[in-house]
Amino acid sequence: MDLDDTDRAILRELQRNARTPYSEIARRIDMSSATVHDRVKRMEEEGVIRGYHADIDPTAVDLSVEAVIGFRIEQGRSSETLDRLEDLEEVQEVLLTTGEWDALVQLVARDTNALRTLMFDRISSIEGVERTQTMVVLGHEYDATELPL
Amino acid sequence: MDLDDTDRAILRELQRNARTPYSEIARRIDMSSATVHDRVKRMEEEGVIRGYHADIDPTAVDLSVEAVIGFRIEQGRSSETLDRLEDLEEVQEVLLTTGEWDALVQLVARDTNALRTLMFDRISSIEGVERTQTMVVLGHEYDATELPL
DNA sequence: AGTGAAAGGTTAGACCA
DNA sequence: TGGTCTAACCTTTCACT
Repeated sequence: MDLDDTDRAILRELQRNARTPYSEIARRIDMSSATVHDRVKRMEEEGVIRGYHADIDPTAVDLSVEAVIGFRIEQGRSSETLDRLEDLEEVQEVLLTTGEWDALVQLVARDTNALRTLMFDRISSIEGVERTQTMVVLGHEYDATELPL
Repeated sequence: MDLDDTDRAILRELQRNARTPYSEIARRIDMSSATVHDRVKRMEEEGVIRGYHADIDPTAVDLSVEAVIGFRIEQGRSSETLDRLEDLEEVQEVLLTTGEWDALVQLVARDTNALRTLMFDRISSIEGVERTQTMVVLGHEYDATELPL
């Protein structure tokens, strides 16, 4: 599962544009496309490449509100409580963190009204939540689409 | 720029797997591949589809530490200050938020030592930062790869 | 807006060095 | 590992609906 420079070069191309043909990647890194193909398959099997996803503008699909919610969760119930959160389709990411919050949850919603319903009806009824703080996202100042390789 | 059900069906497929052949998508949604092609191109041009990215496991590329840092920034200097943050290649996302922090910054680092250097040498020297709080990410409890369409 | 067909390009698998 | 070959498949364009 150790990656060499060729592997990293392939990953760089697929991070930039996951639909780049292997033949094109092969040209750029000066290898045969069979080699690119083999290495991609290997990295997929090893779990280095977890998938390929289209990056969709949320506002284009009527998801214009975003928020990050900090959660303080009662001792010893974090797994049940977090499971409830993951069930919500609006939830995009649940991070376990050190510091002020036990978990940071990033989510999207149709509008502020939908966010309100989500917070007051569907999240507030989850057991084991001690305290939350909602930070509404005013904008994405920067979004990396690639890890530094 | 209004999307119909066919557009959304295509987006769903490309979110799940951005390398799915158009011909395969066409089969699934019962349209010709020429139609899928036309619609994908249209959505790319409209900015609905922002790109296609390989999802790489950070630990596989020696990025084993992750953190979210909350920033309180001095009045009227946010743009210069945020620009400095975006210059750091470890920074993955900069969100402007309401509430306790002006910005939440998500970043990756090789190890805790690299995180320390990043925080104490490269971030602490940025002007306009009033206060920060670092939340180290202990794990990803959940990562959505798709928006709810 | 959607289709079928055709040319050209790409992929995946077997096999070789 | 990396490369070559090849059949099957995919993409893209275009004339037509």
